[in-house]
Parts: sequence; structure tokens; C-alpha cells
Amino acid sequence: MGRAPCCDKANVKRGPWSPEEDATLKIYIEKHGTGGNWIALPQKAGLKRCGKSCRLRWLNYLRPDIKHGAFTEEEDTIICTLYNRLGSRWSIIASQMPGRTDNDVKNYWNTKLKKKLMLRHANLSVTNHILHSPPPTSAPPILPTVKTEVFGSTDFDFPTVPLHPDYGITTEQPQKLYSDVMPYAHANGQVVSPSEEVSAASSSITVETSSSHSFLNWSTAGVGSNDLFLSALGFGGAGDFLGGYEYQENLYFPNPSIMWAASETDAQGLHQSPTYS
DNA sequence: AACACTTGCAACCGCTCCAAT
DNA sequence: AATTGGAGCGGTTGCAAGTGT
Repeated sequence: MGRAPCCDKANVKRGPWSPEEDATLKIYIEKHGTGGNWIALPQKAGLKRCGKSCRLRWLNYLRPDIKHGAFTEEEDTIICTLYNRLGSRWSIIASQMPGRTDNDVKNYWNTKLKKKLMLRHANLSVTNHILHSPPPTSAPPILPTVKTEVFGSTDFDFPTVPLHPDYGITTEQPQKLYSDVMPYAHANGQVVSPSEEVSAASSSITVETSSSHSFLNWSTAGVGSNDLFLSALGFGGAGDFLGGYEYQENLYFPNPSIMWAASETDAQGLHQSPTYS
């Protein structure tokens, strides 16, 4: 069929927004709203931009409730846990973090958090190697390798890491593993924490993520069902990754339909149902 | 000081979804 | 039921700023 472009590219400005454009858009939206029609908005506002660009600029930068600045440890944990659970559903992940946009979260994950994970993974691998490996008496065996593909996120391609069987991570294909064990990823024991020494912390924290209807409860009690992703990386889980906090399911999503759509349409969703009060 | 390389992030692209017709 | 057009999403790109040599 083919689709018409969202705007006449020859007649719209592109590239970085000037302060004047920002001001024009902001003032217009604050005065008139978007009217639910981004396509017509730029002309009404007197901007030589396409509606799509205006929408993005507003949502990702100009909105008054946007939070700029560094991500906190709590936010790291939320991202980590929800990515583990949902894959790259940035809009849903961002919806749990007031003031953060999907673009923010996505960029943060791609540029920083993923590297942080890999770094910790590398460190843990070294630690495990030192702690658990017997003194080498002969040439080391050729170890199996795992390419991590999680929840259909086929692009998530951490470096192929040699895994020692004693470390507890199997070489079974993660995708199969995930579908097999849903909704209890740990039930058949295919995935276990490779580093027992990091699971002893005990504390809890409740993170308010919205003033009205959303909070996440974090504690170290029990083994969460969300740890598959991080376990596959060599972490005990999100809490393992970030200071010992373990995510405990207690999500209150502003728009439940989003979550059901996410969980039911392609079997990449939540391990268990959110509850509402 | 100058250049090369890396990093972070704003912005764009192309696609799917969905409501309206 | 088929088509259309807008909204929204995830992936990718481009560039400015920062850092290293």
C-alpha cells in the first residue's frame, strides 16, 4: 500500500530546535493544548516543523514535568528490572518513572546502563573464577558459550562469554528457556545465581514513582521471578546488580491495558499479573 | 595547541497499531 | 471488509561536547 510521509520534508525545518522554536511550541501548547492533532499543530503554532517533530520535542524535552539530570540508583534498578521483564518496551518502562521519557530511558540504557551491566558481569566472572576454580593442573577445557537473547530482544547481544558449568548458567537457549518456564522462570532450576556471595543483603525500600497510582516495592526477601535476564548475564538479579535490592512485584500501572497488551500479545510480558487497589 | 577518538543525547526514520470512514 | 491517516513506538543516526594523545 505504502504510506504518505508524515509531512512535506522539503518544506519543513529539521535538525536541532532553536530556543525561539521551543518557546513558540511551548507557549502554543500551554495555551491551546495539542487538540489531539499533532499534524495540524505546527501550522497553527506558526512553526516550520512537521507535527511528528513537534510531538517529539514536546514529549521528550519541553513538557514541564520532564526530569533532566542523572538517573538515580533506584531508577537504574527499575530500568534493569523492567527491561529484564519486558524487554525493550521503553515507553512502559518510562511510564514507571515520572519525569523520564522513553527516549531518555532508551538512551540511558544503550549508553550507560548496559555497559554498567557488562562491567559488573566481567568483574563477577573474574571473582567467580578466582573463588571457585580449582588450581589449574592441565590445559583449561574449551568452555561452552552463550549468546544472550532475551525475550525476543534479538539485538541485545552481550559479548559472548565463556561460562563454566559450575557457575550455574546453562547453555540452553534462553528464548526456549523463557517460554518453557513462564510464568515461573526459576521453577525448573535451569537458571540459578552464579554468585551466592551477593545474595545475603537484607533490606527493603519503597519507591514512590507517582503521586497517585504507581509505586514499586523493593526488598531482598525471596527470589524474584524477574531475574532471568540478569541471571543469564551472571547476576543474581536486579538486586544483585544494584546494591542488593531485589524487586518485588507490586506494580500499579496507570494504564492497565498497556500492560495486558504487552503481556499477552507476544508472550513477552509480565511474569505475573499486576494488582490494583 | 591540535588532532583523533569517544560519549551522550536530541532528533529522525520507518514501522505497527488503531480508530475513523 | 478494506482503506486511510494520525499516534506512538523502537531502532538508528548525527553532532556537539568531552577526553585522551
